[in-house]
Amino acid sequence: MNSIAGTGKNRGKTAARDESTLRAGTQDALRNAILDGKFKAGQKLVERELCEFTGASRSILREALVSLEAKGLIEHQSYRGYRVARLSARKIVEIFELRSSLETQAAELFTERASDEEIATLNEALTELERCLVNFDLARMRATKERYYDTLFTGCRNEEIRRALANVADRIYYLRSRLLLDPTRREASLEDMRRLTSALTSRDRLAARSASLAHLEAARETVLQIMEQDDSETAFRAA
Amino acid sequence: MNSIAGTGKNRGKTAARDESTLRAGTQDALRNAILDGKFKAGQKLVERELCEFTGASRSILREALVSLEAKGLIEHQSYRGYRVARLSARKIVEIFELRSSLETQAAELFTERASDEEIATLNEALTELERCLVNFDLARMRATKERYYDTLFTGCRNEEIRRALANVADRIYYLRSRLLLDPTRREASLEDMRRLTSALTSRDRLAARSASLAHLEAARETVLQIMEQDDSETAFRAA
DNA sequence: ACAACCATAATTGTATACAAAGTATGTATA
DNA sequence: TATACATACTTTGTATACAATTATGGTTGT
Repeated sequence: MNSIAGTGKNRGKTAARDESTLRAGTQDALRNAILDGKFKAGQKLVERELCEFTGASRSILREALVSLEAKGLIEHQSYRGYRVARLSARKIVEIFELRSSLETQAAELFTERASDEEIATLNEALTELERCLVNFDLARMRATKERYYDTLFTGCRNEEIRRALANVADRIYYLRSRLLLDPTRREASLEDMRRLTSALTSRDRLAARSASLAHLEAARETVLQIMEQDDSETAFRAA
Repeated sequence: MNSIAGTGKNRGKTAARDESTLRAGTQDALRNAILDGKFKAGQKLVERELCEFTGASRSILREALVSLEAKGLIEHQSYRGYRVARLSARKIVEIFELRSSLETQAAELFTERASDEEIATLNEALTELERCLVNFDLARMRATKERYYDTLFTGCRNEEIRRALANVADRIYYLRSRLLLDPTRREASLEDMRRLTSALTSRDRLAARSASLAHLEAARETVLQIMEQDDSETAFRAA
């Protein structure tokens, strides 16, 4: 149970990514716990408990918390501590608006700047996605999708856009698994990505833009539907 | 010289904005020091010296540094500490690409969501800007410009976009004063803003988009010219 | 029963000392 | 000149103490 991020003695060896500093490792451990739903949305994060959980001292833990707050993953109130950030429907709309803006831009830039190798990687990832769909390998599907987008955002040669997108991506991460549960949506999403990939491969800027946009709008609609469902079941909302 | 953010005893009284926590105050003091050029780009930031400068303890200082790093204002290397982030020409292009994407989006959303009061505020700010231009009141011009953009980004009703833009805005802050030094650019910029304001006032989405885009492209060109000048004078570049 | 009130516990905010680990620098030696 | 080593300095991490604020739970008066 203890020493998730490694203690002073064996630090950096327990964590998945061999982070160079304990702070980075602690931060990563907390981030993973949140993304995996181990700490639920709205849950209060008590410093003492997190120290036990991560094995880090309070100073380091607090630094990690500050960083996660800056990324919008947790929220802070003076003398009332941190809680896991909650996603309102409104927030989701905002995030999708930001994504619409930046991802389409990224797609456009990709058509002009990506290397042929990157385009090849994109197509390989797509093929793997199709295999995953047939085999119902959802875990691998998610990993592959990440590889796909990672290539896309690298190929657009803009670290700032990549960074801004990474920040919001973390916050809607847990929704992805929900999206993949719907078989209809799964097939539709793949069709969207086929169109996008094809446009990117032929370096057709306008087509890439519209494909990216269509994909995002469909995803947004599905997410909002899921939210509505959840709200009618367990009724907590933070408008 | 000491106690920029206030010490334990008189905290919150020295700082300009009465920040609720010492950390927020310290962070603000450091941010201002960087934006005002007190700490130059690339300069190494030694913890001990910053403690003396801000009057904060190391715990607080380090938390502030973590937060500033997350905002991209400073950079960190393991066991080598923090330095003020450097802006390469490449980075500036990236930032302007991001702004092009998000600010045009914000302008579009503004036309659909802003209140009439916000539109009025925009027009007031514009009028004040014209007065400033005549009176050569550059300090006030900058403040007014901030009010203008603040209203714009509030009116688009998207905190995520606002936040992403705020992050990059800090990093190119010091370039603004440079921009305002060129009288030709000053007049051209104001003309751009007149067009934008007019489009926003009539809630013409497409016109707002193109006006916003034109403004940004002009600004980018000027910034890059300034960068080139600087490079030929004091030659340090971090491609 | 219920509301206001107070004492106490729990939690967060701040400060500081110290140890461990890595980096940078300078010097001696081959 | 170049390499190895010693040294000082910086960063990183821990432990601890105490202050400030909030949360909790019980008591009292009505």
